[in-house]
Amino acid sequence: MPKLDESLLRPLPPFSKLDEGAIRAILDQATSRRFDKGAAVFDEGMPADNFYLLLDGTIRVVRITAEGEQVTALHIPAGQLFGIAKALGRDTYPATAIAASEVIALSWPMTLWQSYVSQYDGFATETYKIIGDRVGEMNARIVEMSTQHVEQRIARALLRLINQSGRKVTEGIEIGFPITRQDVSEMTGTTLHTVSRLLSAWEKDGLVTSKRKKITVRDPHRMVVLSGA
Amino acid sequence: MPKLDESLLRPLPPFSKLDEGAIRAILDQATSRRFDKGAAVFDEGMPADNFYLLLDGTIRVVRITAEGEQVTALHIPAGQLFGIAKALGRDTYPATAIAASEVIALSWPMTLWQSYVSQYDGFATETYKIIGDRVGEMNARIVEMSTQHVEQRIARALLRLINQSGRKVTEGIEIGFPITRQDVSEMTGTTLHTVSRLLSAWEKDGLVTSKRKKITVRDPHRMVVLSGA
DNA sequence: TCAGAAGTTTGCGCAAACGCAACGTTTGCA
DNA sequence: TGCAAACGTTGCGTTTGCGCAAACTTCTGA
Repeated sequence: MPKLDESLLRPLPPFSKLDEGAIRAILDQATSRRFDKGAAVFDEGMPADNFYLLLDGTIRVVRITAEGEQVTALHIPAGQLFGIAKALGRDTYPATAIAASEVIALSWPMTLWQSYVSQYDGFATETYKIIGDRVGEMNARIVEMSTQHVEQRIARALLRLINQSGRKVTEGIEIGFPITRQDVSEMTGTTLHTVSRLLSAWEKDGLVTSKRKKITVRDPHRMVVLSGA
Repeated sequence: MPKLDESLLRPLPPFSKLDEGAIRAILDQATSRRFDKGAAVFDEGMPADNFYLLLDGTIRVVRITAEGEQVTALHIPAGQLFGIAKALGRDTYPATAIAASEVIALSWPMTLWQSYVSQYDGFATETYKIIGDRVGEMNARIVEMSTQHVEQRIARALLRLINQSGRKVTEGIEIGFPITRQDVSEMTGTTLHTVSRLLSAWEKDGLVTSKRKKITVRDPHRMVVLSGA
């Protein structure tokens, strides 16, 4: 296990209210792991025996339908806990977590969860805030899917991605990990064809630039307008 | 406040692990309230100063878009807690709760939440299981909306409703509270026209019977098939 | 009891988005 | 270096489900 600095965890929500000793103790029980792009950190339905903290990279949380189609439920940006099934009373992971880029994560055996929750005071509260945020996000997704057209949904998806893991570059803001049209279509409930067409149109319009597995939003403000406020 | 029997709460998840004294104590702090059909128990964005336990009736949890369209996020069946914003670190209600039928609910000031969680052991865990279930339901909704056609979505919505609050009658299973085509369309992200057409077709087919504000599924099994397993 | 509100049905035309198919381009690996 | 796999583009026909409109039925309350 590499040497880990507690200053790494200090600013992150679940630890923000803990003292140095507590963080040190938690950190000592963690294992650092690396996952290649495309690798599954855990699979839907498997026993939830670890929980994770994403140090670097992005995680794509997907569910697979009976027909084998993938649906992306959520993206997890660096700095967040994930795989915290126990917090919701689950014994198995409710979805599959895939590394959208190369990923570094800390992992703890799930058996420690209970003790962290009872031992460290802010831990539970801060965790449930994260879950609250995710519930809010999911709710927003449902509303979108119910009322918005494909164009607006894709615009929102891109905005959400640049909010979470956008990088400022000279031409605008680019999404911080490799992403295909297929990926975007799985986030928005469309087909890769529709996404491709739309991105082409937007590119002609100067709204975005896109290379293979890379999308850069040149005009975020116009994108917000397009997304329907 | 009417006289309440603790045998009322005993079998419900959040209380199932508590002893009689604890239940009695919690019950003594509750206020019983009645809401007319269509009344809002609380509104999105308002300070979350009470949480509720639904004793009788059904609650419809809705969000309203910027354009004024309603989207139904969830239905809450009798026996469940709702309005538990604090559990997710919120200070305001994230959605509006409307009585789908006449409703009886117990309410507690949100200030008691913290003390129940810390004082009674099973309370938190059981509550988070409920939230876990709801997250799972929302996830399923997102997957559906992404991959299924209107017909399958409506079939699923009806199945979900009869699972939660179905009543066996001679012709089949009927939904236990008044529900309009508009309501169904708001649950499935369609229009009342499409729902009406579909129900008419199904009725001709012998799959359902429907009167004004009432839907009865005659052949649940065929409905499951239609819903796409 | 009767007027109007609320809920439902149905027809028709149309647009959004899908499905299929074929072809172009980049990348990684043998 | 060259080939196969992965990724992306684009055209065309088709379908689903929406939008609008009009008429009908059931319920409610003055």
